[in-house]
Amino acid sequence: MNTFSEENYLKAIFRLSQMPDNKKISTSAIAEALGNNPASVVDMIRKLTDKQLIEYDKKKGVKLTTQGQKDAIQIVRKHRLWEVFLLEKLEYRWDEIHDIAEELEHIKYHDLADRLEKFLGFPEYDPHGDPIPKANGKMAKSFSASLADGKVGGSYRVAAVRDTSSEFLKYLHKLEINIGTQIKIIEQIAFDHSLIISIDNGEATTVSSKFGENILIS
Amino acid sequence: MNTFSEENYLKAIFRLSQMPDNKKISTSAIAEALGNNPASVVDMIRKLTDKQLIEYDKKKGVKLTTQGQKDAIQIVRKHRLWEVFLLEKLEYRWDEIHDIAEELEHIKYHDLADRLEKFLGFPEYDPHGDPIPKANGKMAKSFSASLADGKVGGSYRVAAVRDTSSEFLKYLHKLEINIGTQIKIIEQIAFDHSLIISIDNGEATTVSSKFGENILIS
DNA sequence: TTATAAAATTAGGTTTGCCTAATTTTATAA
DNA sequence: TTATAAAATTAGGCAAACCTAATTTTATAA
Ligand SMILES: [Mn+2]
Ligand SMILES: [Mn+2]
Ligand SMILES: [Mn+2]
Ligand SMILES: [Mn+2]
Repeated sequence: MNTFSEENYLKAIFRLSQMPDNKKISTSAIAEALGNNPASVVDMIRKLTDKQLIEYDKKKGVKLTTQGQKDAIQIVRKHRLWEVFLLEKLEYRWDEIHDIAEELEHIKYHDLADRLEKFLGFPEYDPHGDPIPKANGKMAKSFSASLADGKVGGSYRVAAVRDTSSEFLKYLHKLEINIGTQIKIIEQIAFDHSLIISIDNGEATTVSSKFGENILIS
Repeated sequence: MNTFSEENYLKAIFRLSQMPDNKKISTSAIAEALGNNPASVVDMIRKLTDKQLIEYDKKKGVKLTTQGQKDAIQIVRKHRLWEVFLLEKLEYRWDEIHDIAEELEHIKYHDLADRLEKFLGFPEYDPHGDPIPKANGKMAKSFSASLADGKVGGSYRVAAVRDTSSEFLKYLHKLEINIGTQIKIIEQIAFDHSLIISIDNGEATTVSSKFGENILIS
């Protein structure tokens, strides 16, 4: 079994490997993702390599092995299931659940994820719109098109959020944007790509391009 | 905040302090309770003393301070609430829940215990019959009379189990004994205090004195 | 009381997962 | 190409939470 820390590394590496940009997963990228020092990452790369959960090539960076990928997906599965639990059953707000799930995801016990999944009614997506892996590791593809890619005049359904920080989620909360909300792009400012949008047919609101990039649409 | 390990020590000390026998809480008793080496316990006694969570007197042993007691009770509260969740919502058997709760109890987040308690409908007792402390730290008294103290001919309701090991609970499961089961003492064997009992008016079964001591009745 | 056993403590060590500072390697830009 | 910057690694260290082995203290029993 893997330690809490090993699991957090596997999950971070998995997340980086899912990025659309397809950049190599470097020591510094992992350090950045976890808020650790690169020197610490070097230690852990060695450890996970010994455990055959990753492969490391200074040219190509870090890659999960089949086993490493499996392990990572099981943690993601638990993370997302617990998030559903926290939101739907314990009535936490969606900007609060991530941190708690960050701890709950590490709890290991036979069947725990499966029972939780059943109890929650086999949810397909977590509260941030991310697909929940099934017990066999299969998962739907994440949404990847962002509002920033949308056309002026187009109307889109919020399917997921790319950034799950509580700052961003609180901002969405303030704008009354949730998964399922309909957003129409009224105008795009040429200068800085800011978007003027209408939320659920409400009045025009201006948001930054960074904002638009972090809203995923379906 | 306290670490996982500190919390486990606090909980063990709390449990020892609740024992009816009123023995002093010694280094070796704590070591025994946690399965650790006495030398390690000495380290931790020092640490918890520095943190003012316990007081240590080589004559009188370890005692929780007011703060230490408060902290310990909050962990016990979470432990027992999670046990209810695991049994009632995830449908684990009562011999499985303890180990999982042993991990869940350490998860810290604002309101978590309170939300869980509300979600579960404010249960008074955990699945082993132990009282669940309220948010303010108040808790009902534990059951203390055991079946071994019962009279021949008497009929008693199983209120709690003293031993919560999976071995004991599996044995109870096999005998179809649960919280609420009615047990009649048909005879007590003078030789070794074995008990001949009838479970829910079923046929006579013989159990050991050790067994009788671990069934608490109301 | 004194010998013996048990309990507590000390001394020193290990593993895990971090860190800083220094150094080496690799990339990039003039 | 060579200087500079960035990235990766090494070296050494630290705190937490354990451990074993040795020693000291305390209890108990002859
Ligand atoms: Mn985590
Ligand atoms: Mn999520
Ligand atoms: Mn525990
Ligand atoms: Mn219990």
